[in-house]
Amino acid sequence: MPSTRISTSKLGIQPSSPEPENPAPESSSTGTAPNLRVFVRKKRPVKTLEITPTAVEAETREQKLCSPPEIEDFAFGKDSSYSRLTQQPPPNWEKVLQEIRKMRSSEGAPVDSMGCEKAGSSLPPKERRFAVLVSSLLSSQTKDHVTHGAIQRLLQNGLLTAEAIDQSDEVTIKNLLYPVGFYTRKASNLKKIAKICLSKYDGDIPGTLEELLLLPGIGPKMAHLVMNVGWNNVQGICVDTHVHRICNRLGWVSRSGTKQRTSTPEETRESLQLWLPKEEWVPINPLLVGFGQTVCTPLRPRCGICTVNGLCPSAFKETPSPSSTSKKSRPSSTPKKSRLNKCP
DNA sequence: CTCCGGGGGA
DNA sequence: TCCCCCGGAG
Repeated sequence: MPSTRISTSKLGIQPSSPEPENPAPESSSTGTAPNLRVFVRKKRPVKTLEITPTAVEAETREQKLCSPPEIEDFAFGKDSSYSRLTQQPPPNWEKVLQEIRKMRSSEGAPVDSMGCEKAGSSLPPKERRFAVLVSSLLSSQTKDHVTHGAIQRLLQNGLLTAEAIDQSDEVTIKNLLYPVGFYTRKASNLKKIAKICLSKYDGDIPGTLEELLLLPGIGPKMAHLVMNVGWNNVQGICVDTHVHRICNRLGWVSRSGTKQRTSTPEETRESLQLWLPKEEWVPINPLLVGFGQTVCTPLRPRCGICTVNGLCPSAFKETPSPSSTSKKSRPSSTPKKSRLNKCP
């Protein structure tokens, strides 16, 4: 399974253990359908909260923690929404997805495993979840191997638990995080997060999206990632800029009732969730991230080598040679507001 | 040099 | 909506 790797590889942790530990939040806000007018608009009741299938179910039993919650109650509410869609999927989406999978498997993309996924997977559930949270925090704007290195350093120093981080010096944390991107802010956020986890969650991490979002440095993208990987509870699609960009290029998402492209990742998430079958919610992220890094790049997408260029509404349309047109965007003499750096 | 990037604050 | 945080890549 080459392509089924959520960018959890970033986390250095596997979704592995089933852990029926999740409280099953009443997902009210998550995937609620916005107001779309063109298509059927059913009220979209409960979103199933289930533990990701696959191997998860396999060994899960011995967890005496709790009998598996009545998942069915959620999944089959009155509108067994699992495969019931609230909007018609775009034409050929399955073919497009399949082609992207092929492209992905042939060209190894960076998102693929770092072989570091065991880092946190061997930890006890609570520590593993905390590691997932910390990894998510660190991984943004940071290469996988760098994130992994930082996680390893924290681990080696016994600083991968809420208790330890809370007691540790922020400067120490900061130094261990370096050279992760935004390490100063992340160190600060980490301290705050540890304190919150300790005071409100007994050192564990929040169990719902809403509470996750209250943590400093955790926004929608990471919150969904943590729900998916940390709790094995798919509340929504983890949408980053790659997913956002590519879904718009493919014409897979739009502003409710219009043909306009979505303007934010959150808007993309809601639009995508209206039709994408739930079993694709998790794999879509690593798939498109990899595709976005190798083929459907932000600038000058390589439509020429893309096997779905016949099905993509945007194919060959965004190839404006940027630099050549000097007058177009902005005269280079007027750099917008270049960050005046620290060079006196 | 410019662009990229998640989250957060102005 | 922009800008900043901090690096890496082009």
